[in-house]
Amino acid sequence: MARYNAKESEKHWQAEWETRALFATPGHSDKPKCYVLEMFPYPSGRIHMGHVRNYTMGDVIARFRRAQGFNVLHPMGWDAFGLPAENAARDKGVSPRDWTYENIAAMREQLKMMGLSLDWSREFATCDVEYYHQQQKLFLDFYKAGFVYRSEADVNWDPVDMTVLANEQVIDGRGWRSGAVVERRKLSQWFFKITAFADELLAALDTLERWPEKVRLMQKNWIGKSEGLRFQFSLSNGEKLDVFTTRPDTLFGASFVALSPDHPLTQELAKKDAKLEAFIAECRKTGTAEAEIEKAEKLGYDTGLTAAHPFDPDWQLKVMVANFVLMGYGTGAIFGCPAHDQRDLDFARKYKLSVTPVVVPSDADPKTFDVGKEAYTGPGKLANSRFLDGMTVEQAKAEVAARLEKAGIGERTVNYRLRDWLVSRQRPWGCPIPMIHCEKCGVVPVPKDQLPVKLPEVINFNVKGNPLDADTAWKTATCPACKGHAVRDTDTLDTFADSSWYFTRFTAPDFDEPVNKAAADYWLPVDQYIGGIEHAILHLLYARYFTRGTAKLGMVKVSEPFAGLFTQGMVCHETYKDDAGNWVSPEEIEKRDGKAFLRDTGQEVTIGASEKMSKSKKNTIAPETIIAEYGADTIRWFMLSDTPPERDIEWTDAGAEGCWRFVQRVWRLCTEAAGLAAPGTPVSADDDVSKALRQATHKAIAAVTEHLEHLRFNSAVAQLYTLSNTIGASDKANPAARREALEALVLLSAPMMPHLAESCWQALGHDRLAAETPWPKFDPALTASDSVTIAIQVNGKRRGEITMAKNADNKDVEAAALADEGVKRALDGKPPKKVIVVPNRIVNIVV
RNA sequence: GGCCCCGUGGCGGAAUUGGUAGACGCACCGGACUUAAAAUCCGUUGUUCCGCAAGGGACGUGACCGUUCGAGUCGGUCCGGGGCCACCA
Repeated sequence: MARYNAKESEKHWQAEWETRALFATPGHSDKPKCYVLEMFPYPSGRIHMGHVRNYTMGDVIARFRRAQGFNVLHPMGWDAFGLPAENAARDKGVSPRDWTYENIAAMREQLKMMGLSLDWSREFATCDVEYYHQQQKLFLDFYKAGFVYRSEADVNWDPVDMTVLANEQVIDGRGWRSGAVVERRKLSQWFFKITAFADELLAALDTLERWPEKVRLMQKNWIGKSEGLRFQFSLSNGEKLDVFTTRPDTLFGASFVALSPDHPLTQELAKKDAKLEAFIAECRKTGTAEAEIEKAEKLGYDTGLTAAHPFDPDWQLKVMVANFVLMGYGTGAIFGCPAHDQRDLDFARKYKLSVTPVVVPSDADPKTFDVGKEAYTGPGKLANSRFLDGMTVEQAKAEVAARLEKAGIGERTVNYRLRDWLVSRQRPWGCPIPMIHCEKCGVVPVPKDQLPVKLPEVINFNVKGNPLDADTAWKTATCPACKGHAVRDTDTLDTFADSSWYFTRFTAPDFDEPVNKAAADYWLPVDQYIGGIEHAILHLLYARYFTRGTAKLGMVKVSEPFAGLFTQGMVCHETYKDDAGNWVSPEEIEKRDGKAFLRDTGQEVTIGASEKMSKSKKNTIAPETIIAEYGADTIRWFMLSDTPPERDIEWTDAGAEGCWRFVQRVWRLCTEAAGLAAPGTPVSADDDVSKALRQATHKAIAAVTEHLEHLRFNSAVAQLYTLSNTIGASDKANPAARREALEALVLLSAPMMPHLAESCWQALGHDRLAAETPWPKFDPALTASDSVTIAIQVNGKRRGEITMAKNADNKDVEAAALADEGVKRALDGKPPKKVIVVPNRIVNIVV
């Protein structure tokens, strides 16, 4: 029999599946539903190994569930708005639309070569007019419901490109494209009021049982709930000042009050105080980069004002402006308690402010306790605190809160680190925000019957700033309210908005409203979502928020979009560098004896660490090259083998060859097996070889099923290797047992190597496709053997083993154990003190 | 600085949840087939010691300590690697 021809076979079966529309999901079905989704790709133009890994895993689950009898939804689409298209447009003079759709066409072909069981009839791109049309409706619904608001905010402004930049696009304080120093600028921007859902989003994390603990924790930290007290100081100029603290118990340790440089009061004072204005400017120079903050010195400026201690009007605290107080958290003002906060301590030492410990550890003497250079943040008893003395931290917190609440100048509050989501982008390749600005009427939503607000056919990039803003014809609009002259909002929505509801849209992609409730309620939540850990916070949090928003509006039933989440690891490869220190790609090298040499010159190159595949390190492997060489099944099998799916996997040529060998091996087993029983022949096993083979078969079915249920692809793969080894060694088994084993091998590997499975299934004489064949069932009676091997330990060390009938009497087991030669030798005639028998497992003899 | 995760052969990694550590794959080595190679098949492979051999002993899951008849698994301390957040009051 000829070798397996992956190239021909794969093309053939892909066409066959398509002709039969096997993976188009019916709207209604009596079967239980299962929605399997992988994070949709950005259409960069070609798929990379990360996509291959991601979509292979999703496909295995989809095919596995389908075989198990689920009604499976497994769609694919394109996260198609965003900067790369604009950059390509600028650099190559093409339209971002053409560039994007050409990329989509190219990537669609590549994905199809992988043999994924996708329902392509539901495909859409977020840059499709129809998609962003629906998204604009959704935006207006959110606006109407009060989920969207417009506000002035500090943003990263690139003065050369004349645009706002995302935080990630600011590198060392400079715009990543222009290299210009980024300014902070106050601009009117649109926000989604995600903070209104902060508590829900936090609380519901506990219900997401099939999410990685790590992701839930990251979201929890990001939301950053802290409970504390907000209270008022009366200032010497007669004004009131709100501060937030999580440590009201340390109020008698206060030695100053500090304002953020951006605090309204600071701004007001600066108008009459040039030195303060200069100080504020100085503070702004410090970037937000981690390294800078690390080194940044605490800076302060004495405003000359004082604040009265809330429990003692005669106790006046200096009001300082301090660079370490952030306007974006709490109230932008704090009281400083140096003894119990490191930042306050650094500040107090520098400006010679008092340091009074008020919480003293239980093993220290309150009279002599000194914090030195490190603030004490641990537990203890209150001291130097008048009526709080002797209390625990918790008691004191409650007491202070109660007293200030009673006095009407304080209130227990909850503060979140989470900020509202700024969604305005001064970018032309995005979903236009459907709003109109009228001089008379202010901000007016575009009426729904005037939607969509379409992007212009031609976007001119030869302008400074946002091309939409420069496009007068596009920008000009009629005010829907007064019919007067008005202009459109020229900002587009953050592309994270596009990806925040696409999974809902997949449930009814052609519906003429954003959401078809019946379809959404049937399919949602997504049963298994798969993607990279890099989306642990942003995308997954936004999607959760959007779903809650749509649920509040009655558009969907569920409030959590993803019941199961899996975050897969990255794909890595060795790195190579030549003598000059330049990265060298794997294609340029040749390996001999564990060393690497340039293919052209024979010069040796240094082998570096295995790192995430990236263009910059030149350590990428193109999936299409591998598919062309070995076929899709081999690359799929590799992605699932050996390494657990959540960990980083290293691509190696040797590993790929190993996978290719296995493909051939399975093919050979199926095609070279002479004298198999006819399909459907009842299986019986009288001889030992056949019995053992049947047992191996049914054990494999049970194990592979179990492993796939839990996404342990690597363990499922190992089981299939074991089964194929057993089959290879069982040619003396009877024809029906061998058929049973081979059919199990084929069907169990079908989700992972679907094309090979079809070819083998056909070779085994079946007319129906493997993809249409139900998942094999195992007979529990056959997975168990009637005898067990029991290890014998003496004092915890293994000294022998015995084979016993299953569930043999403990006394018999003990007797057999004591009779074992190795055990006798180890006992050396000494009588056992105690014998522990764990049925069917182990015996431990203690002497 | 805070929070979290992970350390098992030459490598990727298994190990019913406290019960035979190293399944399975890669690599290596030996053998078969072949004129030869490729392909394929069979076998060996944690370290170390004793033995001509059959076989047997000791050590072994980052380190140390503890709990237990029994620890890769549970607890403590430390070492090493990684992640997320971070002047968040």
